[in-house]
Amino acid sequence: MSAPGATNPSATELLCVAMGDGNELDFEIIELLFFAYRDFISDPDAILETYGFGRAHHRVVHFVNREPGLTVAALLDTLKITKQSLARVLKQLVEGGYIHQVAGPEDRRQRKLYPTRKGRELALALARPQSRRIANAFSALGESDRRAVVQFLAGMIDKDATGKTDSGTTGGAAGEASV
Amino acid sequence: MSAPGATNPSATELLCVAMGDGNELDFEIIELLFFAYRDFISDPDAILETYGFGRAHHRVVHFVNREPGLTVAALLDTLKITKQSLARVLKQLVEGGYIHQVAGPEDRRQRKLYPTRKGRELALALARPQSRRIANAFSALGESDRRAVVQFLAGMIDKDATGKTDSGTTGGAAGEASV
DNA sequence: AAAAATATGTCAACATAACTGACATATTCG
DNA sequence: CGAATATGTCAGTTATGTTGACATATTTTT
Repeated sequence: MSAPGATNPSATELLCVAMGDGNELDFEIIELLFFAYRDFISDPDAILETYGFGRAHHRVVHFVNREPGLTVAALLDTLKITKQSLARVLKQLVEGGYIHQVAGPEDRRQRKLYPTRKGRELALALARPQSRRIANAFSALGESDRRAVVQFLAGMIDKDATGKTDSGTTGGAAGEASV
Repeated sequence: MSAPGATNPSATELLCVAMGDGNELDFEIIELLFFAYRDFISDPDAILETYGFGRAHHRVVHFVNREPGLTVAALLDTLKITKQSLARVLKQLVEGGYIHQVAGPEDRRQRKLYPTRKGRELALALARPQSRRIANAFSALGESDRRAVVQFLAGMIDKDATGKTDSGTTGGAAGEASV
């Protein structure tokens, strides 16, 4: 284990005071968001595991159910991932009978995505515990406080409409989030 | 492209109505949390990329700075990941001179983690844009509304102390404390 | 009608960050 | 001493993201 008891070079300047003392930065909210989100996605994660699915499937099934007839391009734009990333999970969901693809009526190049009954049920099953958690967190709050929460969350979201969809070959940044 | 125009079996029952219509589930907050969190972490992500680091490094450097002297076990419990997962990023942070390990004064098996000046600066640089985003979202809210947001986020967090720490072979004792 | 652009799909290779399992080592405790 | 604990590490797997290159169907433009 290479005895790091000796690894304290008195010249290296170790900081022993907690970050946040005398600082203006909002560490409280930063950490609350981290823990809240972590637990928020833990509910559907447990359900997904029984299906052999992951968070990526959750996001796809969620948005397709929220907006049936969504095109692949629109979904890519919402999720901000590459089509290659989407392809893998979408294929599984289509083959598993959760989602169907239908050629666009106007533009037949498009693939419009629709949930099946089974897909709708999965999406609802995943949303239920999350909704329950939200209701629980809301239970102590009044109507005006709840509106404040909505306003706050909306204010945290980037407004710039830098849709990125896909580009030529592909396109991408970096990300992983989760619903 | 295997013309899926014919893949609409009229017996498969596709749902064309958006999930959420006439439903009690709180889809608005579910989606706000998704987008808010995604954008919230996009800020530090961009900075981390210039260091060749990822989100895992962010979390480690953050909590070590927030609680200097944290032991490895405590950090694992906070992050709820395995020691093998932590090992990789912690090693890079130690070798890069962002974090130092010091044998515990009482229990010399422990490795207490301290940020260096460099590590503190990284943590602050990562927290800054997040704090700015929060301040921006808060700017329209009054003191009582801000308290409501804190209360809401806290209410979203699991209170049960079912830590999971490790599993491998080692210290996976039964009962653990929590954050 | 031919050419270009668009929407989608797909193959291949790779990176990150999580996981499990097994084992090593130092230290503390009974 | 021997068991438990705290940490580290090797090896292999999985999930999800990435880039690059190319194929195919369809629509739009010239």
